Parts: sequence; structure tokens; C-alpha cells
Amino acid sequence: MQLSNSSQYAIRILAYMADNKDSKLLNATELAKTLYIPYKFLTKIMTELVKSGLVVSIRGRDGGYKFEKKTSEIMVSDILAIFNDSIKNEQCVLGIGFCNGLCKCALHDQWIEPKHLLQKMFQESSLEDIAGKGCKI
Amino acid sequence: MQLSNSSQYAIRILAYMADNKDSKLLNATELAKTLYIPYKFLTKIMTELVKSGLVVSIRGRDGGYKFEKKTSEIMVSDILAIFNDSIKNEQCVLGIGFCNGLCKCALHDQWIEPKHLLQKMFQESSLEDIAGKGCKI
DNA sequence: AATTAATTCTACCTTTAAGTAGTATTTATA
DNA sequence: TATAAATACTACTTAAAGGTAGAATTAATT
Repeated sequence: MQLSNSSQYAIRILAYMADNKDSKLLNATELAKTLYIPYKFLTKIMTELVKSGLVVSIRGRDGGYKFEKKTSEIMVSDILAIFNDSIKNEQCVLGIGFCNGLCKCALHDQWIEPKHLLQKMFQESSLEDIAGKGCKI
Repeated sequence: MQLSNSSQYAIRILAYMADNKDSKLLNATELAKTLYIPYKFLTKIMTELVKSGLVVSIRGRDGGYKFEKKTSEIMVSDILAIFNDSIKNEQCVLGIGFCNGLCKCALHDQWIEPKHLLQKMFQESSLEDIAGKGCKI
């Protein structure tokens, strides 16, 4: 019952970038060291974030990463979507394919509320909201 | 963000057994067919449930499985514990080791409420509670 | 033009979860 | 006692996630 490593790392990376968005470009070496994320895995994740349009990369010497969009416009749910970690409405806690009002699983009713809270937490938290909150390591 | 297949299957199996606890023993072949769970995987899970003391097995011809404890005394959280799927208090949604009041992650505050609801859902749902509720396939 | 420091690409390796196969063991019944 | 039908054990295979390696590409600086 937890997010994939990729999603967790991506959120931490972007939250750290949001903390430091006024500084210069942030590069992979610095991010990996600061956040204790394996360098090669981090670059793989960053490339995904670039392809998804959340971040732009500047290649070559003195290159690095910066935001493509405003941090107030990037929601945590956007990040989860990139790594197929979104919580869908139809997701059943017991993994039954079509768990709905007609054919619902044994925990269907109890699952609705926490599911909605999770969706709300991810959909309503922007990077601006969480910037500066807590430590990132 | 979901339970392991083993946990999902185990809950569905035990919920079905709770639905039918007054009948004869239930055997692996029947359970696998009824619940559309791969037979060999189901027997592996059942052996875990037997070792954990939730279920007893009767070997040999006409054998099968039945509950060891009362269904009112088996909580969904007990099942999750067997498959290392419990939601711990200290579990951080961003995977940071020691996310607490002092050093908390960017989503720490938002995560508390859904986490508690999930824990509550699992800790307060007994097999008796969910027996008869919904379909099990 | 060469060097250096950065991202990107392709391919691979490792670990874990998920699932399968085959055999051994157990026990009721004919 | 032989047979049939059940669980249990050991070992293996497959698929997906997590992570790594090395070369290619890019661009600023000397």
C-alpha cells in the first residue's frame, strides 16, 4: 500500500526544486547527492519529467533542470499520472475488475472515503503548496 | 498504491469462507474455481493462512479448510500482517525513513488523515462484518 | 578546435512479486 | 491394502520494478 519508488522520488525531487526555484539551474549530480537518490535512476526519472512537460532540461555544460510550468500549476496527481500511480475512481481495494454499486467488493463501502481523501490530497496539493514544507531527504 | 495480490486474494478467500462457514469444509479446487484465483497460487496462500493460525486444514480425502478462530475475531488487518502489507504509523507517503513531527516530509500533514482512515478500515473490519457484503469474484 | 560538464539513449543487470510444476504426504473409503 | 482426493513441500519460471553501465549528444569555455 504505497507509491512506487519512481513516484516517491519524483515528488521529492520536484518539491526540492520548488524550494529552490529561484536559484540557478539544478543539475542531476546535485539533486542525487542532496536527496540521496541513485544518480542513474534520478536521471531516468528526470527524463520522464522532461518528456511529460513538467520540467525543461538544458543540455551541455552548465546545464540542468528547471520548471516548464508554474509550481502552482503542477499538482502531485500530475506527477503520479506520469508513473501510472494515479488512484482511479474505479480502483477496487480488493482488485476486483468492476467493483461498483451493482457488484461491489466486501470492502467497497469502507474504501470510498479513504480513497477520496487520497485523491483529494494528490489533486489539491500543488508544488507551490508543499514547497518549503518539511525536509526533503 | 494498492495491496499485494496475495493480500487481495487472501481477503477475498476468507470473506467467501465467512459467507459459507456453516457449510462443509471448503477445498482448494472449489475456492479456486469460484473465486477465479489460480489454483496453485491459492494453495500457497492457504498454507500461509494455516501457518498463521487463522485457518485449519484437514488433509487427505474429503479434506479442506475451515476457520480456526471466530470470524468476529479475525480482522482484515490480521490478514494484511501475514503478507507484510500492514499500514504502519510511521509509514511515510514519500518513503522517507523517519518521517515524524521533527523531520516530516512535504506531504506529511495531508497524509495523516487518509492513513488513519485506512488503518481504521482494516483494523475495525472483521470477517463477520464483511461476510455477505458484496460479491467475492 | 579541444575540453569539460552536463543530459539522453540503449541496453543490460538485480531483486522481488507473481505464478507454475511436480512430488510427497495424509486420510477416508471401498 | 489399494485407491482416490485432498493439503504440503521444494523448486522453478515469468513478469515487473528497481537500478546500473557505457556511449552518444549537447553546449559553454578556454
